[in-house]
Amino acid sequence: MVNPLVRKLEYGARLSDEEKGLLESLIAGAEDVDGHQDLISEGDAPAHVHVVLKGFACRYKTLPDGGRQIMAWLVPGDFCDLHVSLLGEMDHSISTLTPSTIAFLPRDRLDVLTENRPTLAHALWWATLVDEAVLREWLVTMGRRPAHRQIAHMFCEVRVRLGAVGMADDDTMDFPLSQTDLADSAGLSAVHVNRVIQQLRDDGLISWRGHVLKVLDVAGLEALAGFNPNYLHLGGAAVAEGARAAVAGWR
Amino acid sequence: MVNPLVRKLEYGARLSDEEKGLLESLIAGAEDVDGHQDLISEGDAPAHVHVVLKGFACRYKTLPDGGRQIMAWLVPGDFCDLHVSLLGEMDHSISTLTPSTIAFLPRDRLDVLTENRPTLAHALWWATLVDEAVLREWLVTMGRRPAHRQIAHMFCEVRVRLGAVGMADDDTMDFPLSQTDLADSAGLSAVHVNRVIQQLRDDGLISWRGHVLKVLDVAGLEALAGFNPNYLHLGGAAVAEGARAAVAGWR
DNA sequence: CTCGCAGTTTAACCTATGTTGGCCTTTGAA
DNA sequence: TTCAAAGGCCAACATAGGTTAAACTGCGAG
Repeated sequence: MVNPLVRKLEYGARLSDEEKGLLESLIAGAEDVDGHQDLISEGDAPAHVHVVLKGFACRYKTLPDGGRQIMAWLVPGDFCDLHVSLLGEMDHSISTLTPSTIAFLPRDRLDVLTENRPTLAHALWWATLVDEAVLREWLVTMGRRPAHRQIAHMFCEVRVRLGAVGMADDDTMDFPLSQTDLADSAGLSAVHVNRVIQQLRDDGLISWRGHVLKVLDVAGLEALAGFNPNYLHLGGAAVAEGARAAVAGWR
Repeated sequence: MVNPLVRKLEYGARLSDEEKGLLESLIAGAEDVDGHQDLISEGDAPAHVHVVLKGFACRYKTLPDGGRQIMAWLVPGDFCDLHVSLLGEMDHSISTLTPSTIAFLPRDRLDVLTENRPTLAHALWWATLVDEAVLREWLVTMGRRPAHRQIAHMFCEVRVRLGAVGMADDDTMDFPLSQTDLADSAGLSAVHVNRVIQQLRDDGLISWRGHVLKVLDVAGLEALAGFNPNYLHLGGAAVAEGARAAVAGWR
């Protein structure tokens, strides 16, 4: 299987075989990590760049009262801390949600790569900007969609994102979060998430047992969520090429 | 007065006098724009880069049911669409909230600048990453803070952000949003925002009449909000220098 | 000066979601 | 095979915040 990082970045730029090879070699030294392990903590200035290759990780913050808000899911192909580190000090933490395989890239090797490979540099910034777009959509979702539409929206999104890296065949995917994790992502209580999930099941929209999520009625779920995938910017490298032509000085 | 763009970017990189001059000349052709005017709409691929010099603008999305969610406030010194356009097509809209002065930068001039001026390029990416950090904090705030803490948090943030560009002397600032705008930003109803505001006034934390917001009790408001300004990354260019040294290949 | 509009304030009522606490099921370790 | 822990489920109850609608205020246009 082509590795998910390459698959994802191909949506952001037209990569040559050589560039794909460079990416492959970069993530060669991946490690398995248990679930619920912090990879980076708020206040750190991390030495490595992390890429998720298997499993789920997340960005989160903890509030004074102990509450946790998950701000992003990091799925295979996603960087955890690619450019954030430009800010000096992390303003949030990153941890695995499930047992995962994580690549630890030495930052200096990545730097050399981006200096010499503008297309790769472009792809990496594209990935960061997509992260931001997802964040914006989550904000909209939390602010203006009722709980059932919100959860439906998150399922729609994860289906597309996992599908984009070849991990959602037949609308079925490994979705290993607990309902509590989902609640911390949605800004809801675990009890209410449970109510909503059961409603979605009763309506024949999804099935979710163990770690397997299956979207039974894609159109129905997307209609409920008001889902428009444009913000994921998966139109493909052709679209990105157009943008690149329009923007000469992106590196 | 030094223009707000330069003031802001100096937090992101140590700019030479020449670089500051370049920025100044870049925004020379600013225009006045009425309130509630779209600068860019979802679906556009904008030709200019916009910078707010005076007034307030915002990023927002509109939902099928007509609801509006504001995802960011754009205050003097902020770019509206600096790097987003790398994604090809806007996934959200940008409009003024009040009569504003907006600089329209020709993208190619900006491109030339960033190609030849790594420090400037760094400062611009820094600004984009700070935008993302603010977005993350808004998400936390919406998900896990009750309404009064949330509104308090927004006031704390705007006080620091306006202060950073010299527009909040003595904890007093021009804050020209309506309560409805605030509600659309917070994901609350206008009625409830009104309730909360009055509570904050009664508690002696703020005064807000006309367009003038005054934070009467900074410590009290920040304690209520659980405000920690680290996510604004205004530690200054010294901090950014450190990050820059650690990250050779950021341009 | 006054008219009209946009924004604010109030009140009454409603509902989505939170909380608590208990029980049930699954899983994996011993 | 059993047990403990984690996660899922459920019901009763509490409340933060939404909705509607009406009055009030201040301000800008004419």
